Amino acid sequence: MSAIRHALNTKRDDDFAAWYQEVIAAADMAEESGVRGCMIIKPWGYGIWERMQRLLDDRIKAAGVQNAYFPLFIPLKNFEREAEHVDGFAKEMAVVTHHRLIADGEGGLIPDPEAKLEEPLVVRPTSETIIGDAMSRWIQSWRDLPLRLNQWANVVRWEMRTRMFLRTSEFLWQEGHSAHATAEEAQEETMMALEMYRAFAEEDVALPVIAGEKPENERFPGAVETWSIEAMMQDGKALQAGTSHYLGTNFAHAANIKYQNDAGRETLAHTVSWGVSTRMVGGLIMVHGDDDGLRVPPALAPFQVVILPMLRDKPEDESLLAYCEALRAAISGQSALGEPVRVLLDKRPGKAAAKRWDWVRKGAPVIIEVGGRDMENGVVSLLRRDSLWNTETGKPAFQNPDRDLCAQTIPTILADMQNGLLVEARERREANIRRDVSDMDTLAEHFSREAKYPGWVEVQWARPTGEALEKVVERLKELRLTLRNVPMHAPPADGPCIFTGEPAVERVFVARAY
RNA sequence: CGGGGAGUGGCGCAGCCUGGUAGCGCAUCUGUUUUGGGAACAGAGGGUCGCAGGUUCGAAUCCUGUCUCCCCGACCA
Repeated sequence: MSAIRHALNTKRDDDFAAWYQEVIAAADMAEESGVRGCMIIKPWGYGIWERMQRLLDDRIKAAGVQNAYFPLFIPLKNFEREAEHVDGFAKEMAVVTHHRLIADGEGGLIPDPEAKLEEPLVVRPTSETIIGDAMSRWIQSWRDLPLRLNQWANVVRWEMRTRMFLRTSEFLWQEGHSAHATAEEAQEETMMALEMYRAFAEEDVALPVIAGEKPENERFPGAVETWSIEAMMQDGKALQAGTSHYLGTNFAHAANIKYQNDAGRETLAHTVSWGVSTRMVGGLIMVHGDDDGLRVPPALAPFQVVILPMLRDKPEDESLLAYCEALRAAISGQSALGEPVRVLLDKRPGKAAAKRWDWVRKGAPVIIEVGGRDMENGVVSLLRRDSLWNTETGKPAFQNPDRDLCAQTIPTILADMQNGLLVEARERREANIRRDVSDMDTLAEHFSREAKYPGWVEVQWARPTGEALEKVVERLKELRLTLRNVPMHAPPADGPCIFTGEPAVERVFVARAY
C-alpha cells in the first residue's frame, strides 16, 4: 500500500476539533465575521443549507403545515409571562434599547440617550411567545383548531462558547408551532414532527439518528415533554440534531390561547413547537467528512456532478469543451433521487488537477475529468468522492466509462452513494454503542479508558425525577457525561437501574455531547 | 463568565525578550518552458503588524484598555 497524500493537513484521528475547522475552511463553507459568534456562510455552505431547507420544507408542506413569518423583535414583557421560559433564556438574550445614534464628539457614534426605548425589545431566541400572541387572537373557536404554522428565520442566543455551525450566536432554522384542542392531538403532532425529522435526517442528510424523549433535566424551558433526534459524530460525541416539544397548556396559559369548545366552554389550547437549525450542517460535516474534506450526500449537494475539462489554452480546447458540454447536457437530462441531476461544467481557467482537489475538499459526489485522450477514446475519467483512493497505488481511483453510457449510470451512482453514506454512518454508530454496562464503575472505566472516542452507552434506569435525577446528572457531570434520550424503539428494561439499583423501567443513552 | 493560547499581505508563520517605520513559505500576477495530471524556472504586485489610548526623538516590539478567535471548564432545545 502506497502513502496517500490527503487533501487536508489535519487528520480526524490527530485532532478532531482542528480537523472540523479545517474542513469548513477548505470546503469554503463559512468563515468568521469579526462579530462574536457570528459566521459568514459562503455559497457552498449556504447551498447545502438551501438544499436542507428545500427538502425539509417539502416535508413540512406535505404534512399540511403552512409557512408564515413573525417579527425579529419581541417585546420584553412577552418573556415575563412564562416563568420557566424566562429562566431558560434570560441569560442569553440580545436586547435592543435604543433606536438612534449620535456623534460622541470624538469622531465616534453612541446610542442617543434621548432615543431610549420605553420598553426594550428582545431579538428572538425562539418565537413561542410572539407566535403565542398571534395565536391568542386567531383562535376563538374549536373550528380554528388545529392551527399549524412554520417559519424559516434567524434567531439569536448569546452563547458563552461558540463553534461554527454547531453553536453560533445567530443561527438559521425553521420553527414549527401549532395549537390543538386536546393533549392527545398535540402529542400526536409532537411525534409527527419528530418522525419527520428522523426521516429527513436519515433519508436526506444520510444521518442515522436515535429518536427518543429527553430526560426531564434536558427539557426545553417551559415544555412538558421534549423529544429529540440524536446523532453520533465521528469522535463518538452526540449531537442533538432536532427537537420537538409538547408544551401542554403552559404557553397557552401564558399567552391566553383559548377557544370555545363544542359545548361552548372556554378551554386552553395545547401547543407544540419543533425546530431544526444550521447545526445540522455541522452534524453533516462531523459524520460524513473524511481526511480529504467534506463528503456531501448527493441529495444535499448543490452540484452532484462536476465536470472538469483539462484545458490547455490551445485551439483543441474548443472541441474538448464541446465534448464536455454534450456530457453535461446528457447528465442534466437524467433524474436522480427524484430530481433532475445538478451538474456543473467548471470552465474556470486553471489546471484540472488543482480544481479537482478543490471539489474533493468541497465534497462534490462525482468529479469527471475529461482530457484529449478521453475524447479520442470516447470515454471520461470519473472519480467517486465516496471511494476516492486506490489503496494499492495511493492514487485517486479513476474509472473510465464510455461517455455516452456514463450519463445513464449517474443516477445509480448518486443513489448508491446516498445510501452508502447512511449505511457507513449507521454501522460506525452501532459499533460504538455499548449496551452491556450495568454499574457505575464500568461506566466510568469505559469513558476514562485510553480509547479516544468512547462513543455512547445505553444503560437501564428507573427514570428518577426531581432531586434524584439531579443527583444522577451531577454524577454523570463528573465524568463529563450527559443523558441524551430515551430511545423510542428499544427492548423493554429487564435489569436494575444503573444509578439507583431499583428495577429499571427503560433504557437511556449516556454520552459526551456537543 | 473562569483558566490557558493567539491576533503581523489571501492562508500558515518568524520578528517582539534586548524599540530605529517588516520578512519567510504557500497562494496571486507576468513571462518562458512544460503538462494524462496536486509542474519548473525567472521576475512582479500586495501588509501603516486586531482596534484605541499612553510612554518615547522614534512603537509590530514597552504600558493600559478593548474587540475577536482557538483549547479546557462553567453555561446551553
